[in-house]
Amino acid sequence: MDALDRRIIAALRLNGRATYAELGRTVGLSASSVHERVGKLEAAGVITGYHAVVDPSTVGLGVTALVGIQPTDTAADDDVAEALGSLVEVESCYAVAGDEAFVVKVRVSTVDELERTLGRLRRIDGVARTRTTVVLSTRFEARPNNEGLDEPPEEGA
Amino acid sequence: MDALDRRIIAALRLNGRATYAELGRTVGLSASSVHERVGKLEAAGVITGYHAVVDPSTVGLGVTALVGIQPTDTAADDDVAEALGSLVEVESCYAVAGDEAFVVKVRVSTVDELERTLGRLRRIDGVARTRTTVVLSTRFEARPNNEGLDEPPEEGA
DNA sequence: AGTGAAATTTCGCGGTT
DNA sequence: AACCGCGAAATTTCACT
Repeated sequence: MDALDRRIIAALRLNGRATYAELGRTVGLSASSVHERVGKLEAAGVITGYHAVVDPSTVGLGVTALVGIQPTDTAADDDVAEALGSLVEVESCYAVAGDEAFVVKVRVSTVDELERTLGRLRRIDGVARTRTTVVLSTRFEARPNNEGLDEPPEEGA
Repeated sequence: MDALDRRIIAALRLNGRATYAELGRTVGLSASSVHERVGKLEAAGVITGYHAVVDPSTVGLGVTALVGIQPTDTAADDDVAEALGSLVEVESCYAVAGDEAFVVKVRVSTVDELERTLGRLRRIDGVARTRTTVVLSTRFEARPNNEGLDEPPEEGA
């Protein structure tokens, strides 16, 4: 992984549909070289996928909440995590330090639906209590933290 | 927005680099129709972008934390949010209900760097206190919640 | 890493229902 | 309105140097 790879990654984080030709122009490489590098980055597990991002409110998911999951004394973390994963409303799941086992991000259509989802969460075996933080607005999300890899390409060659 | 649009969106959430031809085969439409629909979805702000997802640990960002931001009495939320956004380590920022104004997700290389980042957060004007939850493992993240739009295409035509 | 070439895709446009 | 086919330009994706 060199500086060129990092520049390619940065560009693909900004625009996941950038063409190889376009990326090549950005970093100063031929399309086929970019193609090869990207293939290696994917194979190495550096790039794990490409996803369209959808405005949740436009698809009827206007309510977001962060929910801390307090486990019972006897809970098996992996089983709880799996059960959390089986709920489509649970978008992300982090195992955390502290007296909560997990923090999950939940996305639903209405507060009514949020209430129902919290019920489902509490009914999971191994879940003792939930602590819900309602999101009022998402200021920014999943922002690419491009560790200073945004210098323009060289020209002299 | 009809069922076809939702199917296209679902497919693009799974694979943001799917070609229009491929999407057309998936949903049973011509490439040009898909092209037109996707263009409209983008223009309507339903699809807000396409991003490559990178395994953070492979790019030296192995430490994740969720940080609650307690504001001072006189804090201006928008100013605080903007200041949070100026830190590259802050990947997401949610304004929340409760006695914390924001919850942010922070991604850094080491716990040392986390400590420095928390210092930067506390030094922001309008920030009274921070409450940090260290992420031990990410079980899943940014999972596409495809509201049951995954039926296969029809064949009889 | 680059070149070259064939297969594929993009994307605007006209025509159809 | 939405869909499709057409076709030129661009891109992808190889094998090869």
